[in-house]
Amino acid sequence: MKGMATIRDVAKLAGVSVATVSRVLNKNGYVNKETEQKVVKAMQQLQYEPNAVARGLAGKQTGTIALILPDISNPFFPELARGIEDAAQRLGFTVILCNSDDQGQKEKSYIEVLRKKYVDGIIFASNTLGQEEVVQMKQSSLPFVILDRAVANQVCTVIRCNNYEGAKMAVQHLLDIGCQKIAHIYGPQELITARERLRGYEETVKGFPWYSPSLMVPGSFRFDGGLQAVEELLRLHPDVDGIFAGNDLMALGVLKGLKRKGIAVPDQIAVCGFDGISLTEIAEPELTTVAQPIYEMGAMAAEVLIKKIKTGDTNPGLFELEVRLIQRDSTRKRVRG
Amino acid sequence: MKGMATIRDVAKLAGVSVATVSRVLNKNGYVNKETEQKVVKAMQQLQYEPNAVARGLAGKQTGTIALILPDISNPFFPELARGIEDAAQRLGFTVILCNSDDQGQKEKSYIEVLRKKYVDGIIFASNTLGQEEVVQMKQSSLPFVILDRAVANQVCTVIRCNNYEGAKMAVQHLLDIGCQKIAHIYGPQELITARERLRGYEETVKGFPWYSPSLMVPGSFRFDGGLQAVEELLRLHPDVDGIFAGNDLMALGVLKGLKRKGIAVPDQIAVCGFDGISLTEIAEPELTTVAQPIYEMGAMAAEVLIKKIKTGDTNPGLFELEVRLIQRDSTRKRVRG
DNA sequence: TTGAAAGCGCTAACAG
DNA sequence: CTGTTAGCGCTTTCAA
Repeated sequence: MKGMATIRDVAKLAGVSVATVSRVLNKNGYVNKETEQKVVKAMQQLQYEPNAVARGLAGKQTGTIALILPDISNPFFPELARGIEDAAQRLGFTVILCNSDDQGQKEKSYIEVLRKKYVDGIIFASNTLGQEEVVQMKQSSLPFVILDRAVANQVCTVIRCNNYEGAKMAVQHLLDIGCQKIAHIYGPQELITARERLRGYEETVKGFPWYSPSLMVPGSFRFDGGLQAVEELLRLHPDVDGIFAGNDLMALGVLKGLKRKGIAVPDQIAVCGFDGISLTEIAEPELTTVAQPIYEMGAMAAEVLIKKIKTGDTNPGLFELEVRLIQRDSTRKRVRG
Repeated sequence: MKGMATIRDVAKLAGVSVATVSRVLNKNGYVNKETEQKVVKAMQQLQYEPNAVARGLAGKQTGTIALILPDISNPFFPELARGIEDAAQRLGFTVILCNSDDQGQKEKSYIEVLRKKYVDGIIFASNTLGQEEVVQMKQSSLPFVILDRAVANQVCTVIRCNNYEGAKMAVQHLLDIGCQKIAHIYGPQELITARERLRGYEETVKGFPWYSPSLMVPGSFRFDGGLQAVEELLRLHPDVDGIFAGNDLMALGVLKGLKRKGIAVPDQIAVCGFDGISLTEIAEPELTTVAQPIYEMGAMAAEVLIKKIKTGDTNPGLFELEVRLIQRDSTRKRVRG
């Protein structure tokens, strides 16, 4: 922060006014080619770097967006965050990281801080955003997009995957490999993703004679949730031979639980997850999953948000990405095609 | 950003000058109790919120720190980031996330951007910070701390764990459970952590008759690195019965590699990792590891940095945290005590 | 204790 | 095409 040259220094050295310097800086307004050359040269000589804070104050744009997510430690989010940060960086933006732990209170307090800091927009990958907050956000004219969560009314811009179709793919896959009784461990029903996946499961299996509502047991979208849920599930239905877990983390918990019980995967029970986090490749056996393009979702969220920021576009929109089934050992039975 | 009240509005409503409002805002300078009351009341009435950008421009402090790390997708970093963000948030700071991919170029360009944005300080968890950059950083008077990486000269403030002792613990543990020939897969030797762990291994085993330099094989600190290294290792030394991997990710790769070869862990080969990332509990078998207090390291880094920012302290310092061995199934042999 | 006023560094009318 | 000037909202001397 020593003698950082200012726009005024540049102006003086180039023999022009600060306005002109500002113009070449922002490439707006008319400016003579020669004058521009002089200014550019002066900038180089002084190693001038525009002060982003001053710009922010004057122009109300800081080149900063915020990412509010529940917890960066949850393995789903780092890849998402990476996609966001990469895209943001590419477009000249910087990303502020906020962990909300899904507490509305924390989220609100973040929003307040972020607003004071003139962040240009917010990406919500957090769950708690309630109806009221959404309304408030919309009013505040602070651009935002919602990742992988939907709000009641379609008034927002949402980026997500087709969870319903993905769930159907998962269940169909289990049927295809010959499962005769498939259970589902579902996530928190406040989350649209969890609801959609549950719906996909139910729609696919409800015609079967073995179908029973008790085949759907609740989990928490966490490792422990899967571990516990599988216990309960096997108590109720010792004869299940296929489990579709609502997300990968729970599926990993399921694998662990089955391992402890000495149940072979996939031969006795096949397991399929959802999300496509990288842990699925590290797990043993490697986990079949319905993969979301997590990184791409993040990148798209950032791109969409930044476009909104730049254009002032305020319309809602839905960006839905495709999922794809990745078969691995957890559904690769030794006996059959 | 509608009619956000400004300090002037408050001043007017309270019937005082902006200077006075500023004083009560910052709790500095003298201000009459009664006057203060009036001001506070006016603030409340107007729901006044100070503008952080304006403050930044005027005071050169933005309440923002940056975290530069190689890649948030690497499972070691999310927990670290969480520790940092939590501490920062507690202390009223906001965190900018930067992925450098260990490319010096990216790192430099981030530093430049961050400086323009008046970030108050930087946490480096990245590897590439070269001697020159460090010198430059020191000159620029921008406070910074280095996490888990050390630079040649002890001129910086560094937060890290005792990697050397940790490595000795790991190897000693393998000896204790009866291993007769222990190998080490080491990480990139540019990293002090990797070097220290290698040193800890070597010092502990070099007195044994079975010791051989070829028992130390290089890995990359990534999953694949472990997977490949174990291949080579077993080619050279089919009779190893204990492997100390330089970090958990490589240890997981080792587990995978051994699984593919049909080698039983821990009965034929025991495996120990280093770091204590949460994946070690998800792995199968669960991985014994020398756990660093990752979250705490992050929190401490943020705290130390923010203290530097607030006090202007510019002295170097070394903060070393303790590691601890967590024994799990990957070193729990069935036959022996 | 308080206020006036000069910035912080840049943007954006508005004149020329 | 270019310069002047008034802010953006807050901090901080310097006087009073």
